[in-house]
Amino acid sequence: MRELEQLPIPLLAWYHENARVLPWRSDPTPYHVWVSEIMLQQTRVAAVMGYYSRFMETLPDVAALAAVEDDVLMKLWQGLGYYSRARNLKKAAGQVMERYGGALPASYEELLTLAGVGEYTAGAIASIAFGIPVPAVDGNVLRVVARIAGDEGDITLPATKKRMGQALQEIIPTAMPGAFNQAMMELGATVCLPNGAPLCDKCPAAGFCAALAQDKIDLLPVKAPKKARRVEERTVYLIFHEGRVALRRRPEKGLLAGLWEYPNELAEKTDILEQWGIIPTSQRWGGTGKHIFTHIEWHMTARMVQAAGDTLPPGWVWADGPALRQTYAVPNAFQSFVPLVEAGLAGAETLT
DNA sequence: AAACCGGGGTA
DNA sequence: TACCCAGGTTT
Repeated sequence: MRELEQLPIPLLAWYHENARVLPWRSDPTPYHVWVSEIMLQQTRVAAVMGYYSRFMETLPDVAALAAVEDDVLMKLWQGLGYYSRARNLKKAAGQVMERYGGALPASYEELLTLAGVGEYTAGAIASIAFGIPVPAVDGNVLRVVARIAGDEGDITLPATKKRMGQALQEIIPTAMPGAFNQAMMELGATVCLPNGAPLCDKCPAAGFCAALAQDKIDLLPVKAPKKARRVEERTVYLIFHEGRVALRRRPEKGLLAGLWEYPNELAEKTDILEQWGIIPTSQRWGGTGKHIFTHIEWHMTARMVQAAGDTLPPGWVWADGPALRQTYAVPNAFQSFVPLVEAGLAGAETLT
């Protein structure tokens, strides 16, 4: 990957002129960098902005994070996705309190031992917050390296990732590794765009980019195709009683772990209300909703139910409007049913 | 190595 | 639609 040797100086010059102003860059303490990097995993900068600011207002330091109530934490994370990130963040905060007295370790290897911190995140924190010269190889960086070096290796393979990481380790400027890593990602996010739509005329590497020279921009990076999603037809039960709606907590492991949801089942299941011990005084079909996860697609149909009594299965709760907004973290998968819920909370007489 | 884990922006 | 995003953990 000879081309990479020419990269650092023009890249850093470009970054100096084009770095975006981001909340976590104004005061890059280890805690700020850590939290922002976890939020940014598989998540765009624009989506993280609001969450980051709110998070720091509520949990300004490691000690606060380690002590936060789970429900408060999940409410702060509601809608951001990949909720295990939040749970690992709190778990790691406990590890930092116990092992290091509340201060993140200035060591790539030690950062790597924290919950939710993998090779990329350890490299990002080490370089940005502590000035340690290690690469931070994310999806942007893999794309940039693949194109500049003209590397046709499958970037989904660990071997390719390792090779590119080693190449970066050899050229990373020891004086400013954090700026270099952020510049690589910034270039990938704003110029060396995916889907064959890069802005090569604005790229500081255009003069020595192998993919550009060989007209292979639209062929790189090479990436193995992903598996198809499966579709699930589900019935979502919006169960009301005296101005409140029924919620249940999802299992602690798996999809949307620990979040709250409107009770739902595969559409093929029948007599489910009976199994739950809920006696309807009235019910009707409501609207439909669709939600696409990475590997599953939910096709949902709402069932509006007025319950005769307030008895619910163990672990379920009745939530009024304020509790729904302030207390219970409900994933965006159910967002399309909010209007139906609002209507149900306001007046159940419409259910007949 | 492959599967699992959200949600949204963009072409 | 399909792709991809400042990836990590589990199997």
